Amino acid sequence: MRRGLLGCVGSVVLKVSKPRSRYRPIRISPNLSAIQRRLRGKRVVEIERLGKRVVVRFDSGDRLVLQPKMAGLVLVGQPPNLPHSRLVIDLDGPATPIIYWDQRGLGTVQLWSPVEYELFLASGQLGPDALAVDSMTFFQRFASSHRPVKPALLDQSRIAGIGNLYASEILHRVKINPRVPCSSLTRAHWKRIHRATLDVLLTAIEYEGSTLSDGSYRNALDQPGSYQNAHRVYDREGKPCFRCKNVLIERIVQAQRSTFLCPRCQK
DNA sequence: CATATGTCCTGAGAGC
DNA sequence: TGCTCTCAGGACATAT
Repeated sequence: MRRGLLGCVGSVVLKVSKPRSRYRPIRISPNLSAIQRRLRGKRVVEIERLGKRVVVRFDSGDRLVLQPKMAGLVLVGQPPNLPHSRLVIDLDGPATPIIYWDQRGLGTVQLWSPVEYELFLASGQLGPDALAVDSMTFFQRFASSHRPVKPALLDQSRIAGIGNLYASEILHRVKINPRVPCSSLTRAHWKRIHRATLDVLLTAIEYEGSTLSDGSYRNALDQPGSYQNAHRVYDREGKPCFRCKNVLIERIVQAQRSTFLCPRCQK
């Protein structure tokens, strides 16, 4: 998503609008007119990422923070009146408009002042980014937890950026059972989990994400990603494990979320 | 404090 | 066809 917005850097906001929609409105703060007042005429100076949020920074110092959650997308240069378009930002450059689109409406859009941004960083709601820390940090931030390792990997306040499908993929790569408590894993295990996290996330980013069978995720140009073709366990229930040929991948539920694993190599 | 659970939404697919 | 049920790349508030 961040990469898809890079072409907007340097452009100036002409107009911010909210398409009318038959769906329940998403959470936007402050209200639309305040956002319009603060963004109109401002220049995009940087596109940032904060865990799973995408952040558009303006020359005013304000940041537009998009949190797409399960079914939100950032589109650039697409028709603005698609069903589920939630916010449209017209810019004066070639990469326009920016559209925040959200099928389920679970996502949020916020405009943060520099102070609000600093307060958020200081709040500890978000741990350090998975791609920005070493394996010792993984060890230090997970090993004391008694939770099963897979749900723990999703806890953004420990390490930010690991999502549900990637947690299953990471644990399969390192042959660790998703049910084992974090506290039962050694420093060496956390080294391997850290390594696998980098491998999985960086490759998934390169492949522009995973577009599941429902066509969910799309990039800024509304094109599907291809990391789903590299999944070894996620969404592969009943299919053979690539490592243990005639063993079938299982689906279990942990903390009300699907986990996929090979019952043999992740014993 | 840490961990568990319910909830917010819409839509697709399976099963009857 | 149409109904009901379950599930979905997430993270909050609230309960224990």
